[in-house]
Amino acid sequence: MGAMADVEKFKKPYNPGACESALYKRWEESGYFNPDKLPPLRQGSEGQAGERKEYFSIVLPPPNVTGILHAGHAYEDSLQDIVVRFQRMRGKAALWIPGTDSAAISTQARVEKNIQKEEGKTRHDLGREELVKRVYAFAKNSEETILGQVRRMGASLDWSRYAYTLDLKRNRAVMTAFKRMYDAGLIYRGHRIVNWDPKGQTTISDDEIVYQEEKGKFYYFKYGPFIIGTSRPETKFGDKYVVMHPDDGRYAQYTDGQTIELEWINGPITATIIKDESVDREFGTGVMTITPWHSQIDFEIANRRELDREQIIDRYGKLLPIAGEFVGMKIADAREKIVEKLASKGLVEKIDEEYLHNVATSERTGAIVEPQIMEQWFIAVDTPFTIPHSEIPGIESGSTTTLKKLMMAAVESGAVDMPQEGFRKTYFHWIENLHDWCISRQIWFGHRIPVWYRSVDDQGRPQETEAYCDVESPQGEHWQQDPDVLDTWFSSALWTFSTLGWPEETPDLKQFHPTSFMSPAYEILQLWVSRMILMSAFHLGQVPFKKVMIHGLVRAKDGRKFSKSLNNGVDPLDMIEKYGADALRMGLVVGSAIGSDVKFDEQKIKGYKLFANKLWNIARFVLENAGDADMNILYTARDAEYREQFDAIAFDITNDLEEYRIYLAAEKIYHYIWDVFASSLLEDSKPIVKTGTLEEVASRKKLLISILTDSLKVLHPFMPFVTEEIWDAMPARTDFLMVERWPV
RNA sequence: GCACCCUUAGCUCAGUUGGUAGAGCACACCCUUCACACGGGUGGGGUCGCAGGUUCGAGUCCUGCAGGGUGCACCA
Repeated sequence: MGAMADVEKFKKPYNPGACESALYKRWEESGYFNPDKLPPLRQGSEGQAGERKEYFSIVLPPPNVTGILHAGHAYEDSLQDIVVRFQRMRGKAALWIPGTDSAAISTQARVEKNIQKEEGKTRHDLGREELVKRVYAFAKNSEETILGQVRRMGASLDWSRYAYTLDLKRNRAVMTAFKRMYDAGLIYRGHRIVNWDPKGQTTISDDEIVYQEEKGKFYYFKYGPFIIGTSRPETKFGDKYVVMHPDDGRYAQYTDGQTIELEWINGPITATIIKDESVDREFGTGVMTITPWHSQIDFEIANRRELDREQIIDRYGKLLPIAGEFVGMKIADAREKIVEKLASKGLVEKIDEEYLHNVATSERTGAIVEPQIMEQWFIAVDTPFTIPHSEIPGIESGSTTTLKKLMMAAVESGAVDMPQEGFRKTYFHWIENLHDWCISRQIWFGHRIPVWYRSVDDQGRPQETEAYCDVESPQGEHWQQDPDVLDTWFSSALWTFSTLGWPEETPDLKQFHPTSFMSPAYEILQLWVSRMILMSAFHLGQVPFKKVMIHGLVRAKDGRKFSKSLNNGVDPLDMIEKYGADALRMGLVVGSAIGSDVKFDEQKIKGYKLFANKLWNIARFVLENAGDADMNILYTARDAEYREQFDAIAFDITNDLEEYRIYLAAEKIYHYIWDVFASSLLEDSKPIVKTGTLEEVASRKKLLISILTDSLKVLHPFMPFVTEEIWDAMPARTDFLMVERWPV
């Protein structure tokens, strides 16, 4: 009767705080988070004993090294851990790779701010090397925080494979990726219009822009015989082209290329008339002047028509000498003064004070983005190239294709299964509108661009500027490396395979890539998901993951976003303290269809703490009354029915999990345990174990143990801690519940 | 402007391929001796946003409308 002693702990209510950390430690020490160290399969109710032949892998979307766990992570980690634990119990060699991201721009900005505050120095005072050292140290220092918090969620991550986006192996992968794309002609350097963040002093990608609706002024100026509309008078100095639609009847008297003399801000100028179909006849007066240096659309017209372009605003948001008397002024100061001057010359027609426009601001720094023509590095998404190897249906090895086509084919063919129709459409829509991706950033913290230049030869004799791209710096003298670093999403895009050892041909890469599953937030569908598809398609001819389930945001109960300014944040760790990680996981997952937003509801989490305690007491009853069950007897007809009922539900749950209907599966096992196991089976068992016949009692004892055993297994992926803690007391226990076989 | 999503009980949400509605919380009342008061039981409550259509049958498919949200583009 060994069971008697074990029952002691069940006499007190379940206390997650007392169990969870110790359990996690034991799991970690067992090595079972590492698929290489998983025990061989024992005979289950289904499947053969032996080696684990099927592989299953997920990479953790790497949280920011300097960040803390927020509700979104808690939700995302829960989903992934449920899937990984389920697949591990199904007998697969299951791998979940942990990692962190450097989040270069925001991390560097934070460290710079600290240095400014504490030492009154700028990054230029410190120098590149010193600053990078400081940022790196800061990142490393705060790494433990986020990793400890991920552990508290119960995440069964293989820590032996931990990766950091800036570690040596990942650097090697990034350099190699750059080199190969450069050699294929898909990475190029060019003068193009980019989004310049004057505050962060760096370019940012289109996806890092946040548009904010603002009420501002819209000005109408007399420009020779025309009235032109603008919201940005400060860019008008260089405007010597006036553009209208070729079919606009109002301006039929003017011809393309015709020049006119007119009085402008700083005196008389000669303007050239351009007819271009990109002009919207309905907007303003249907006439505009163009500023190619500071506007995407103007830049495109200028390119098409080979027009001159002049820079008006410098990198700090100040006016250049072309502005004459306004030189050196900031945009905000200059604007009104310029308008005043135009007014004094009688050139202001009218001003619309109620004009609504979307101001492009930098997501990270909040600065107003200033488009600029700059020499930057780009990835060409429409340039044809020959793909040496492809496993993507519809793309033959050795065929000519483009990165855009690869991204389309990966999802269209179903190689990346993106079952959510709406998100798939968003994805295609985004790719159709995709421009070349600007990958260079003018900050110091990050992967440096592996290109070197020199304009003299080894002997110091002048020569035409020579560029050299490779993983290692070139031999010879006088080389200088490009000062820019790569967009953080460049390295993130390699994540599924850089974490598996690429560019080396590692066994990990062979076994675990493509990864099996990815569950990102819809916020990063374009930023990350599509770029992972791009990179792994190009470099491996594979998709990065076979299945992607995009999840929603975790919001406050009133539906608003969690934000610092609203001060409505919820700390998941507080919830773990109060109710346990199991309860938090269930509270986030149950009843939240993947893809729609999740409302953070403390009452719901509390409810699952009560459920953990319910299960705890079920275990107590079963162990007290059936701990000595003989498992080699036959069920009575009535008990066989109970067993079949469980099997049917477990089968259903298994299907749900296979199809990633995690929220349904979680709810089903919850209801089974509470409404059937506890309310019906247990109540029904009370009289039987007391007054039943010998046969009835024996059968019922076996049933209770059997149902408890399998309920624990099925619930384990969702609530790993309480199930494992109860498992410790099970009479037949030989190993962790975590590596038991799934009962279907 | 283009696209996508949402609208189901007081609240937060499920409802997998069409077969006449579910959960949690909240609410009302009752119950503490033997798994659990971190409990048990009973109960009230929805013309599934509106209007059409397809179908033997629609919360579920189609069209239109209204409200809410999100993404993308434009903003000269």
